[in-house]
Amino acid sequence: MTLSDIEFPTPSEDADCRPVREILDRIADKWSLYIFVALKDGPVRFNALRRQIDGISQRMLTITLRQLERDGLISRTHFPTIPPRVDYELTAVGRSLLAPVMALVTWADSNRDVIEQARRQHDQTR
Amino acid sequence: MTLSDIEFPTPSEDADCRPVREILDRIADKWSLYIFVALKDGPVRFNALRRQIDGISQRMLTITLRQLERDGLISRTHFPTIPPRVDYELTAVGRSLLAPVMALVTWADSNRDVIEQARRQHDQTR
DNA sequence: CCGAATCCTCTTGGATACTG
DNA sequence: CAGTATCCAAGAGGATTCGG
Repeated sequence: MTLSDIEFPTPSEDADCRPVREILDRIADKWSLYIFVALKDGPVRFNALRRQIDGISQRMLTITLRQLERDGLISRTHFPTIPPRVDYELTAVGRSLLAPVMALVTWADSNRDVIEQARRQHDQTR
Repeated sequence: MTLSDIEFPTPSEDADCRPVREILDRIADKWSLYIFVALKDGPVRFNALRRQIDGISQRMLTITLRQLERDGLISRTHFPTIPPRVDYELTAVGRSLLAPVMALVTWADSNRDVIEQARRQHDQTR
């Protein structure tokens, strides 16, 4: 499949399009991207994730991890030690998503100056 | 720059990281992605965009277009005809973002079956 | 046709306190 | 350490109405 095969919604393809939107909406929520990046080098424990992702609350970390687990993108390993330990890790499918995600992150990093300048220019023009 | 150069937040890099997050949050909002895809083949008029992006309200289309314009990712051309006509188009910077975005869309399209199966399996297990 | 403005709803998400 | 439960505020976003 090539990029040009992906056509958004001529009405007839609309039904096919919905699952894709569901997936994109999940990926594009507030925290999923950052969890992905945080897990890119291997398993990470719950509180380590929490420290690594600046500003995320315990609640949202839990919720987002559960959703990603449900989608089969990350796996959860519970060690019944005392104190308990839980590792989160990308699955094979999750790792296959890492390339596009990192491409986005790389783009954002490369273009932040351009964008900030565009904003300043826009704000002072009006 | 390679992918491995992008490290998320060792505390010392935290300040550098914030602009990147701002940009990602913009890209990853509910509608920006779809506007990008809709504009990938050239200029599109306001109401054509509205029809093309299923479910978007006039309000959110306007707001999202304004934000993307402020970031220098799309341009707006107003033809003072009657009735008026306004074309939206990706800028050069915007087009450079198209590749990573389409990679994501392609991934979502290729993996929707896998994800839906993972969801069903997860939901029936518990 | 292309919006701006208002109103109102519902989701998102933070703060806090409590369990195993 | 790794959660769960509850409460509450802020903002996203839809519906509708009006203007150029």
